[in-house]
Amino acid sequence: MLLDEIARPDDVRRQNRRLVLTVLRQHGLLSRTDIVAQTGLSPSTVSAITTALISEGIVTESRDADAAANRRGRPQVALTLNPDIATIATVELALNLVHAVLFDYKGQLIAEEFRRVSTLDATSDDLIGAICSMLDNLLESKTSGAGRLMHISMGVQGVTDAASTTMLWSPITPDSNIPFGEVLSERYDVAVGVANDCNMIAEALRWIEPDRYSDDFAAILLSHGIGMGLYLKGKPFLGVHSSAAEFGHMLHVPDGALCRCGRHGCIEAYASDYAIMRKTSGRNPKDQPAQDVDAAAYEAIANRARAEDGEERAAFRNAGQAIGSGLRSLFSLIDPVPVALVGSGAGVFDLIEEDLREVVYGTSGWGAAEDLKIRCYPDEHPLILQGCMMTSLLHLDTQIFAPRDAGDASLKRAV
Amino acid sequence: MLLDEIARPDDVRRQNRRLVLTVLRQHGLLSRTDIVAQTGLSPSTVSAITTALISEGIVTESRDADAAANRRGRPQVALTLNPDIATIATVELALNLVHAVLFDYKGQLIAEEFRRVSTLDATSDDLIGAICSMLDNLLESKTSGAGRLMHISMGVQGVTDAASTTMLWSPITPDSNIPFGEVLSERYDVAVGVANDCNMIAEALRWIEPDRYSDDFAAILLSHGIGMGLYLKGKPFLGVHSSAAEFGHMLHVPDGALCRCGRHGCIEAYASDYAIMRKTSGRNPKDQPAQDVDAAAYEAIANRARAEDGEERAAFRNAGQAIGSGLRSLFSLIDPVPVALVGSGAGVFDLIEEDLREVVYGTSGWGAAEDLKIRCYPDEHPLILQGCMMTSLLHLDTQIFAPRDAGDASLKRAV
DNA sequence: ACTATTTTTTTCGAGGCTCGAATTAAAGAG
DNA sequence: CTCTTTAATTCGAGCCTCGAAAAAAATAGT
Repeated sequence: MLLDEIARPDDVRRQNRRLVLTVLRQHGLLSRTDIVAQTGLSPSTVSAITTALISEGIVTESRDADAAANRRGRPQVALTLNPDIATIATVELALNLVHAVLFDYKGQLIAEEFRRVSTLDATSDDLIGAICSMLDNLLESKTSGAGRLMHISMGVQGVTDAASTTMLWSPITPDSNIPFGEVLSERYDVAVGVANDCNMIAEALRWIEPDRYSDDFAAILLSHGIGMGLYLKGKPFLGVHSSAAEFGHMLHVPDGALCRCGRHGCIEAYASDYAIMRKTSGRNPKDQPAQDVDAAAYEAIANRARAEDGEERAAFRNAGQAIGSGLRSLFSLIDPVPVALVGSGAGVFDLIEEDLREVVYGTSGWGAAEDLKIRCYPDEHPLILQGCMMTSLLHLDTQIFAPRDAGDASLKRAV
Repeated sequence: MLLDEIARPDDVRRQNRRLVLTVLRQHGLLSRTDIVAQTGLSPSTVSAITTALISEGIVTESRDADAAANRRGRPQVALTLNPDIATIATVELALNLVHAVLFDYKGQLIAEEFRRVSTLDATSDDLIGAICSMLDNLLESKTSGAGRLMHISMGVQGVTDAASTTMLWSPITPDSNIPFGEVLSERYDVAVGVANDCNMIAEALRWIEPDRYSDDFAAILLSHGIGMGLYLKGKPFLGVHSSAAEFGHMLHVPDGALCRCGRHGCIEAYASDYAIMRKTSGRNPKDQPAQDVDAAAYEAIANRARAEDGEERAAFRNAGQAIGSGLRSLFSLIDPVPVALVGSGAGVFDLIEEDLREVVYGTSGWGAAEDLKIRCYPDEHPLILQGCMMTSLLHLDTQIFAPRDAGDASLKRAV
């Protein structure tokens, strides 16, 4: 509820419905009494809300799993989200790879497809065509019992707009301003969200390790590019026009190494895989970097850096300094928060950690180096997938509540 | 209303009361019909809310100023905030200066006092003593007709905690962790907010130039230190633990010049007045900088920089680069926003502008230099004052609504 | 001077919502 | 087969907003 917005009596019901759905999604299986305890709502209200949700098919009574049997009084009847009320789709768009998955409303995988696409020379129509054909396949294979498609969540490696409809720019494909949101929304008649993959990673981490990543934390993706997903006060932090906190393009060295974005001195120009490759191949830091980096070659360089103190090790140390410099500035703005390092760069954390910490905390003052909480997740793909899924499901949870009378069938195209 | 919080029917009334008070504060004088138009509430609701507000003394009918007389039907009766329902106090704490002011609920000045205090060698008790004695004086001088003191807003040059009760650290005084909020709250039995002066400046700018500074903008204070007040999506951006976006302590040069905060390479260590003085006096960048800079000496250096291309001009160019480097990184995180430059540094903008713009936009790529909207406000004090005042008044507007039945008298100590 | 017109504001009933208290439902315990 | 215990629903009171109708307070016209 925004500060200068008008409130109506039924907004109250909407908010409380959302609350019930939220705890139901968090805990999976909950009796009405449990919901009362979790939410603080009165039993009467919970009763009213759950009967409505059940009659709309959003929630079902799951009497079978009566685990808590042998107790005295009337047994609780467990409620759960009805998996068959809706289907959602996720699409991950990465370098040379498209991954599309269908999930039910409880977040269980229905079907998936991987497809290799040469994204570097794919037009926007190629990409859209590939995505649509994959989604068509999946939707066709789906058994008829499942719910209808109600949301699509895309996680792309690139910059998206704040409205989450368009991919403004991406390193993995030449075209820019690709309106994935509009196209898919038109074709499948559902709401679509297009987000940066780092934001999806952050969303996933919240669900995987809620204790560590709750209200305030940062997920930094170190792979072909460098991005960041940031949560502040429990909400994703989005830019004003574009969607992402472009950590990789904070300034590290004025007029420094050439970045893929066309500017000079970005963190990414020192810490991404292409930056490492450029440096260790003895080329000029202002040379155009490679567009695609071979994972095996990168790993070989990392191993050489581990083996001996040569230019390879120096390159990784530079990367650590660049990331540390960015973190130091970031923490000046928002105070230190837990950091998750994700992607191939997380696999070489041993090579960058020391320099990174030294730059973040300098040699004196303001907090000790051990305050910096970092955890590494070398494989980003499962996180992106789960983040997309949760984004879609949460969208449904906070969208279905709206038309209390008309039931489930009404869905807005708006994202 | 937070996402996972329970909603009750009377929350609706609270929200709508707040809405009415907000438009009333924005427009000053409004009939009930005007309020209907401004808020979108129904006439019945506006009537209910306004009669309640009037009966509680928060709003009054101002029949005298019937400017819109000669019209056909029943004349509108203008409503306005009742200035006498409350008094608020502001305290600005700056280097060697304390400024305390009393305002009424409409924001009209009642009384004020300036006092010179040697803050650099004042203990926390000295500061608290000075502030309390000034407030006591002002409250005593106040005519008995005015309302009782209901909020105090402090704007301090220093870092405050996120709860706005404590000044964690400040360059202008040796003591740290001074609990101004608790002490004043205890002594005067009112809610107290302690905030960084930059946030107050930002708040003031929103009211002075709402067209330019609305949802997203940054106010950067360049004086003895460098701070920033940032608004994103219409809300002040606060850190997680401390209150401010510490723009001045973003990293400019790793292991660079010594900053007053004890670390090395902060933007402030290149762009603040003490940094300019240190540089132009030929001292080592890692020397401890001066604690207090004479305004006349600073101005003299600026004039020498304007006159000839020597080390003075170079110092200001370095400052421009440092600020530009910070802006470039900031804009990577949040997209470019309008910037207000405030304080003594804004008076020498001619000396730093060129380098600043060049660093922000590099020599190529991503947007042109003219996109960067900067306006200068050399005198920060009126802005800090107005910001404190508005902060207090808005606090009342969104606090008084709560106890709908008990009327005006109930006030919570919580900030 | 008096009625008609116009505009503002209030009043009143309908329809939501939450909540507490009482009631009904559905088990195990004795 | 009754008693006890716990879960869930029902019902009335008290909020809230809103639309329609009524009341209030002025000007315009004859």
